[in-house]
Amino acid sequence: MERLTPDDGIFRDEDALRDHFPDRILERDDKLAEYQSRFKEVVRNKRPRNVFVYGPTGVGKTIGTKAVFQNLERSIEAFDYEASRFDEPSLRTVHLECKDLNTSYQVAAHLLNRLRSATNRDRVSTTGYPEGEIYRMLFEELRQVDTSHVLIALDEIDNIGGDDNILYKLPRCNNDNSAAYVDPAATKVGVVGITNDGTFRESLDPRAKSTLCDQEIHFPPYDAVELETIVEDRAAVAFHDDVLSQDVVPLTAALAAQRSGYARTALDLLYEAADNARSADDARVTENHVKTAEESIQQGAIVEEIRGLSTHGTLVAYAMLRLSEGEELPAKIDKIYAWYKQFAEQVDVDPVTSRTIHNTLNDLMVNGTVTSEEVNKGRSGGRHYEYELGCRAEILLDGLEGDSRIGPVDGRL
DNA sequence: CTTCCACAGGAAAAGCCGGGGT
DNA sequence: ACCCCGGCTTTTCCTGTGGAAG
Repeated sequence: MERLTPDDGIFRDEDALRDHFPDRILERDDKLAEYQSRFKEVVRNKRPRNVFVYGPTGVGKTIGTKAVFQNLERSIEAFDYEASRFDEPSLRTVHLECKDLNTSYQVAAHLLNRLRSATNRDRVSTTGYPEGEIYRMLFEELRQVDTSHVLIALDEIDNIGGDDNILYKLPRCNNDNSAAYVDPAATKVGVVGITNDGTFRESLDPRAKSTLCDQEIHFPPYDAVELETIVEDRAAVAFHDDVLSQDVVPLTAALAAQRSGYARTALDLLYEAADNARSADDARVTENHVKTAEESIQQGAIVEEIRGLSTHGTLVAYAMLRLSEGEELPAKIDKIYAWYKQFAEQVDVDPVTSRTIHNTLNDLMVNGTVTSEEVNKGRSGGRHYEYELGCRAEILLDGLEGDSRIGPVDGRL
């Protein structure tokens, strides 16, 4: 076996494509300006409003929040309050990841510890207290914080299962009719809720919703032009000079924008393409590398999707595969359904109705596993779809391989 | 221009869990 | 142990659709 060496003609620092760049956020100036403006009360030493931030992963919600908080602190530092009619606020910010905190209780306990860590006072155990006691300690701590303002960002709040207690109590603790009242004269509290689950807001308890979602900021996916700037920026660090062909970055950005609009998608794609180029000992990364990488990523997605399919979905996929082998595609749904039904009976599964299979086929079309074409033969045939395999049969086979559910199937109509 | 094919896909009802509460 | 509720899937029902045939 050949020895590995650290020499690399392509990458200067591939980590630039894999890690976050915490210090840099591009193409979000307008969004961040809008975001920051929601906190203008803070620099005026007034009560902050609560903000609800939503948008898919990897579009800058988390670093954007950190940047906004940081800039608020700087804004306060830079402003000459002595010469103004405003009192100078002081700001404490906490960014809490709720990813592994599954209950309101856990969130409250971790929040309490984060607040205490600055003053190095005793941390509390994150288990064992009565729930009410944890809240009592938390709000007591908030009252005693030595800054005029506390801004709390709860990241990935959709992970807080169970009850919405903390999401109800915390955002309204400055309201004097709140059970857990924190006098704004002592501490003004603002809560930022961050989530990538678009439906989360609707699932909130209406009381929590109205206070937490007082102000909303939506982070949309990046478009191709924005992605190009981001990829360009990272590529300058990640690669040696002149390694990327002219159109590699624009193509990467365009494909990623089409697929998801996430920065992560674009960077992964470029990494994959460049890694392939390196493995093939090519001196430069070309558009072809990008295209090949995109294709293999999409095929991987199809294989993954098929592996994750329900029993019925698997049987439909299998039916499509067999129809394709028999050169019977494209086929109408009736035919696919007939095959599906036969296989289902063979493996002793109750077949679902054709309406459901109709939906299943639509699901398979999202990833391009199958495609369809509208056919209209008027009075002699009507209007319907003809379904065709959207990927090579081997890919389907790959996804179905080893699936015990279709092991015993051996049908032919 | 009207009719009519044959299915697409929306809407609502029905069925089916899983998790709490009692 | 039992039941009830909410959320999700499946079934049932039915209207809408575009172009060829008449």
